[in-house]
Amino acid sequence: MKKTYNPKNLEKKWYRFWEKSGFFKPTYKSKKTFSIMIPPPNVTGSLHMGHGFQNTLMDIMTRLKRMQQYDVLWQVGTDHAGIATQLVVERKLEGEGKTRESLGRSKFEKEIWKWKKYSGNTITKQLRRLGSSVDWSTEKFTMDADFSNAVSEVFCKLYDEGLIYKGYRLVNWDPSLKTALSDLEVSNEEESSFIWNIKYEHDTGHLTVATTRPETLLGDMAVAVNPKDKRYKKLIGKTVKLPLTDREIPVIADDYVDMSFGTGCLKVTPAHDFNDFEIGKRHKLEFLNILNKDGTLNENAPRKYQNLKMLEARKIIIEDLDQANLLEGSEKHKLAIPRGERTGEILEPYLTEQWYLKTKNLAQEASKLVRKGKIQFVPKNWEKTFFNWMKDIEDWCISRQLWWGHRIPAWYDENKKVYVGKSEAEVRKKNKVSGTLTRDEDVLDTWFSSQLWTFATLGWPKKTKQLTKFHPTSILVTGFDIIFFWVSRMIMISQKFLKEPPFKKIFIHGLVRDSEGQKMSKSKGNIIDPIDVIDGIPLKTLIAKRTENLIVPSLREKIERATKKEFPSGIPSFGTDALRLTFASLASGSRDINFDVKRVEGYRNFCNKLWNASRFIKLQCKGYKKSKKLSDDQIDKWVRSEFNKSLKNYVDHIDNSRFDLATQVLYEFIWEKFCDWYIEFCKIRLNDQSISNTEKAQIKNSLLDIFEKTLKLAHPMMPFITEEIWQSFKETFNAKEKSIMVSDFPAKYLGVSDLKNIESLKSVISGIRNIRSEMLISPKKDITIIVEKNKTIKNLLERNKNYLLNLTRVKKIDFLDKNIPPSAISLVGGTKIHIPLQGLIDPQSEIERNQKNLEKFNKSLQGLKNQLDNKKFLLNAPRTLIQDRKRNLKDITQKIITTEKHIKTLKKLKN
RNA sequence: GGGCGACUAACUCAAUUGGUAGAGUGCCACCCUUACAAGGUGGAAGUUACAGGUUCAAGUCCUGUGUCGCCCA
Repeated sequence: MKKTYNPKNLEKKWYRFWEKSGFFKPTYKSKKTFSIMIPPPNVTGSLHMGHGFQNTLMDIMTRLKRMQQYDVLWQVGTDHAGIATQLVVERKLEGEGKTRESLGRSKFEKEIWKWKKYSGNTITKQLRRLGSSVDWSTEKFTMDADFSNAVSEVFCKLYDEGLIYKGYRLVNWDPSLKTALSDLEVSNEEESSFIWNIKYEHDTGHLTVATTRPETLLGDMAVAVNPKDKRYKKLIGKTVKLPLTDREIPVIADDYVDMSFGTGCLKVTPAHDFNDFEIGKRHKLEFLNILNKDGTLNENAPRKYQNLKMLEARKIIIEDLDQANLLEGSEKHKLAIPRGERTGEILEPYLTEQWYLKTKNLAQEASKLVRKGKIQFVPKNWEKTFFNWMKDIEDWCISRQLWWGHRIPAWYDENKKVYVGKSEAEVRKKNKVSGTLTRDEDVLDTWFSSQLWTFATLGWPKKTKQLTKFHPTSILVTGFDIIFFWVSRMIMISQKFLKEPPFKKIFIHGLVRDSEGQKMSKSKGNIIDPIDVIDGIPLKTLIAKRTENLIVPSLREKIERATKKEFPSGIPSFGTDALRLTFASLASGSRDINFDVKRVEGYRNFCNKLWNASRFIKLQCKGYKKSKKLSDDQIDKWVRSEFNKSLKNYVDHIDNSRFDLATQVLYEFIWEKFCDWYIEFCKIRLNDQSISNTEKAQIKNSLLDIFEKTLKLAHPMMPFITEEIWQSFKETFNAKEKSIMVSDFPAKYLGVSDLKNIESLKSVISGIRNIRSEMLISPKKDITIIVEKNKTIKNLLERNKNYLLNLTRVKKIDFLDKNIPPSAISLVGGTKIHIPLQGLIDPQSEIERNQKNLEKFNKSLQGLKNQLDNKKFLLNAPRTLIQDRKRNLKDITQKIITTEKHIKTLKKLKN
């Protein structure tokens, strides 16, 4: 074994071994089940820190449950991600001088499949690097035939029930993609612009209309004022001349108008503004569409402006208004601009016919599930976000004018009559149609299909054994950013079609940000690729990676500087296990996760610690094979009792999704209990000539036994290193299983109780070490200690003399009551441990050390006194607490007396 | 405008139903002791953003203020 742990190579090796051996598949042997669905990543995407984080947590649970003999399914797969994928392929075609229109729909679809095949497995390959123990044999893609079938099934049933309908109304339109988007795909960001005051003339003068979108005036159908507004009362019912056109439009009264905003006159453009649309409906105005699908002005605009983009038109219209003396000026104004989430394009409210899903009732049912506790949010406060969204939910626009996705299963005859069914044949048969049928051109919103993820992956609508066994799934792990998009829709649709929740628990985790809390993004140049943390990356490559294909090239220098500062020598290779531990340690339930590479280093060191512990054990147990008889020495009992405590806490924390606490428990057990003390104790015993070989064999058995259990304990968190070590110990452990990952999770040790005497022994050792270190006694120097005649301590120390000698270099222990020479002292419980000064220690520094301690003692004494002198405290506080405090008071008082006396003696000695 | 969250050691984060603040990294001192210098031993470091309140007791509960962030309109 190498002196330092080197994860390279061995990780891939073990992953291949697990996968080939079929360990990731469910066994169908156990009644206890655990199932979890991967939130399907975008098929052409690549792994980012969020994925790494999320999959680590899922893998920890999955591996633990598997070892606890649950029948485990971790369903894996990818999402076709309509818009994102189409965009990528269009951009690629653009490079070849082609467009999707020039190719035509079917060729374009082929291009996407080609692309999917080429790049689509990047992310699944990367998942393997994380160690994710997903069942690859049932991998799903949302565009797979059976999945598509499930999508159609759902669509048709919802349509038949009248929950899906076609509606002609305003949608959020992305002119660059030429598709409708749902409300959720719109991001409103405040941007600075202007507000323009425009004159609308009438017989006796003019009105002034304030608007942020002057170009839409071409579609104005009225000017609205508040009926209470005295300024305009006379004009209601009259008409005004619409500037730049030859149209006259009415002045109408509507309560919606805010008298105090602008001039109190509102131009009404029913076909291009959501509020105006409502006003238009109320006043039966015409809906004049002035836009083409690509966002340019259409034939309903005056010829001059036709085919101009909105922003170009705005410029010219402002000029023209100014020329015509119809512009009364403008002022700066901040307003929310709706932009497409994916494209960043300004969205236009646009009148089209789309498919909608009625959501009110579905949402109510879904809320009920959560309210009843059938689904549990962790942390609980996310329920609130969920309920708010469910309360205000609007019908969902599910059609998209894209070429990549599930084609809507609807056909039209020559009279545009619509028929919905799973196939053309079915439609014809059911409706007895024989003429020409044309299929709907549109596809479904990606989330419409991914909402079926928990059950369509299991074979629904067929009643498969997977479905019966693994649905509802045990837990969903996902980020809060898609509670609306995905989580709530899964709940609605699963309840609707399966009459059960899609999952029993939902763990909402935070967003992974950089160490300064900034969102990781290409443009900020602060992205960390999890694979780079695993494998390491030189500074040069990292900078190159972060600055290639920048949209704003001027950022290059800034990014380069920041990267150099944060990673002066790149990122070293830390290995997967270290990264996983880091992710786990950050999973505390907070909503921002600031990822600091420094923490990975700490866990890399931890891996190395475990590695070296195993090297030590290997050295000791060379050629040895474990047998059953364990040593029942107090040391062994002590470590078993520590193990039991850690085991329980660890499992509890994982079950409660507190991976951070679980990590800490594991870390502390391995490092502080197992390595710092137990191994040290074992080392001394195994080197002790006075201990018989039979006894040593039992010690080895104990050591090996707890070591194997410890590896198993750690396996869910750090699968690779534990497998590597376990395999190399397989013979020594006398283990039968093929892999640690399919072995039994350890049960607690029986017949161990808390062992206080070992804690006392540790205190004596620490006390002596403290004096040695503070008094600058060379570690090589042998010392003598003197202990007062106290039976318990005497027994303890006599029995463990060997440990003292080795761990503190105490050569000799004297037990005396009188004639103790001037010494430095350490207080263990009520007993003083003396280290004679003679030639070793300067009395003055011993005085100072004790004065420092005294200060601390006095401080806590004061606190305790304050409490115990307070009658109300004695009256109200729990009795155990009072007893605790009283004991503390007694102890501390004793310590103070002893220390003061000690200082006095030393001072006398000095004089 | 409505809602949610964060603020704890220099940095990244913890702190169970309120019971007197802990890790890792970094820092200081000593030590290359044959598992481990990616290490050992010991140590320093906090007015828990601020101001009030409730309570015997507040990082934790309540009210307000500040700073930062997110979501919705």
